[in-house]
Amino acid sequence: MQLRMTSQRELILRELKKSKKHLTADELYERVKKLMPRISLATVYRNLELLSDVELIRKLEVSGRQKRFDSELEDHDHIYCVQCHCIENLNIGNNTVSLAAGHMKGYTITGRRLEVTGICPRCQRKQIKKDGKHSKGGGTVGCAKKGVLSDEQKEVLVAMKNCDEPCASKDIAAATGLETKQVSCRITALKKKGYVESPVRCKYAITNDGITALNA
Amino acid sequence: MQLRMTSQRELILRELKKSKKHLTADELYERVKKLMPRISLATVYRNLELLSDVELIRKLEVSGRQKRFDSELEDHDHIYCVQCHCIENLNIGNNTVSLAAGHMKGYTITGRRLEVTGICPRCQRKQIKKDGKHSKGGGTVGCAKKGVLSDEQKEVLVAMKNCDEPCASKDIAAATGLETKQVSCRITALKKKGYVESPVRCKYAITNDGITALNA
DNA sequence: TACTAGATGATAACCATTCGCAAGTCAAGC
DNA sequence: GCTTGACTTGCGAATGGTTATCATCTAGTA
Ligand SMILES: [Mn+2]
Ligand SMILES: [Mn+2]
Ligand SMILES: [Zn+2]
Ligand SMILES: [Zn+2]
Repeated sequence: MQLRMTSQRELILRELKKSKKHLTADELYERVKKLMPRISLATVYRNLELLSDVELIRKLEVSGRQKRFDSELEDHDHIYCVQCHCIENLNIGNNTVSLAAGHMKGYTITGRRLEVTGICPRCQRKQIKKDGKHSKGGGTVGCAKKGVLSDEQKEVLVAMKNCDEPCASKDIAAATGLETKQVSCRITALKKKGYVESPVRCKYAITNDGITALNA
Repeated sequence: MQLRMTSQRELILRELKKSKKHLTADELYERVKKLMPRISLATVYRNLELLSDVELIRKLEVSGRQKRFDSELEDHDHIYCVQCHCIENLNIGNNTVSLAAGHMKGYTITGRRLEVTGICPRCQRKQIKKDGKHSKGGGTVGCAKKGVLSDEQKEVLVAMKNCDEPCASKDIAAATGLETKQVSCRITALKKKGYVESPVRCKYAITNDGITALNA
């Protein structure tokens, strides 16, 4: 089977080259759609796969993350930020990873991929700024969590908002008529989302983010 | 928040250690279920994630595949077979990939992942055997494709089976009352699955695999 | 010019993984 | 000892990126 260079295929390839970034299929889809409004996402996926099969582009895949595509064919590696998940090229020189192409444990080597992970300069700055203000705020720095509120969670959050000061789950239970266990469980979920904080053990208060989320 | 060593958690850790393999969450679930039948898959996922957070195990993210987990904590890399997708440990010595832990393009390095891919000895042997018998049979060596047949595909396949010799899509169209276009499209799909072959251009025949699939 | 392999758009299916909830468990504090 | 609630679990539904299917188009080729 041979590939035809269709207009969509060509456009996809051209736009990926033009961007010079490591785009995901849907990011590229958004760009391409502006120039060819009727193109379908499936076509973008299909062609990115096909184009990387014939090595006109390269596919970057990490388990559990979206695939990205790279129009740069020259051999190079990548560095990923563990916080914002941005990707940059990395040229460490192929002498550093010298895998004497050929055999290894009886394997015929077909390729290698080096992936360095770290915290990018941007995220480092963010971290410092955050630490300066208040040393709260766990892991998620650049990675905007979803933060959708279920009706059950809203119920608890509203009750908490009506408290003037930090309250125990028992108080929330009384206010809502729910069982304490349920309340406690929901608070845990809300805390993970950053909508609730615990100024002292067993006392909870709604955060500013929590109020924003309620209004949204 | 601190981790409690629950019985499920302990079992998951123990079974992973015992297997000495690089298991996926569901593979491990199957093993654990034998000893604790009521455990849930979500618990396995949850705990594998948690355990790797606290570095009691390691998470292996392989390009485009299911996550795997490794109880071996010592620093080592892995080699993957591109055909059967098996994984083996690889000790290349940490001098080979020397990333002068510290800074790189302004990043604070937190880790690195080296993925060496190749064809494992087993698959090499299979390949040779296969090539010896008949040089047919495309890519898929160890990776059993799904091969589910839709009713539409079955219709075409049955018609093709009733032909004594290779037939054109036009013949199938006549036999089934379908349009030639539809037939040709379905044949393409069937060919990709290995259920149809084309001895000569524009002539098709059902394969043995195709017959097996029909009976199944 | 007729034929059909290959491509497309639309949409459904897939499937590994995660989330939400209610109920359970157990260490810490009264 | 008893209460409390943070941490867990099982179940089941949801998620979301990716692929598959199918009818229809399109463009090489004979
Ligand atoms: Mn790149
Ligand atoms: Mn290992
Ligand atoms: Zn970053
Ligand atoms: Zn193999």
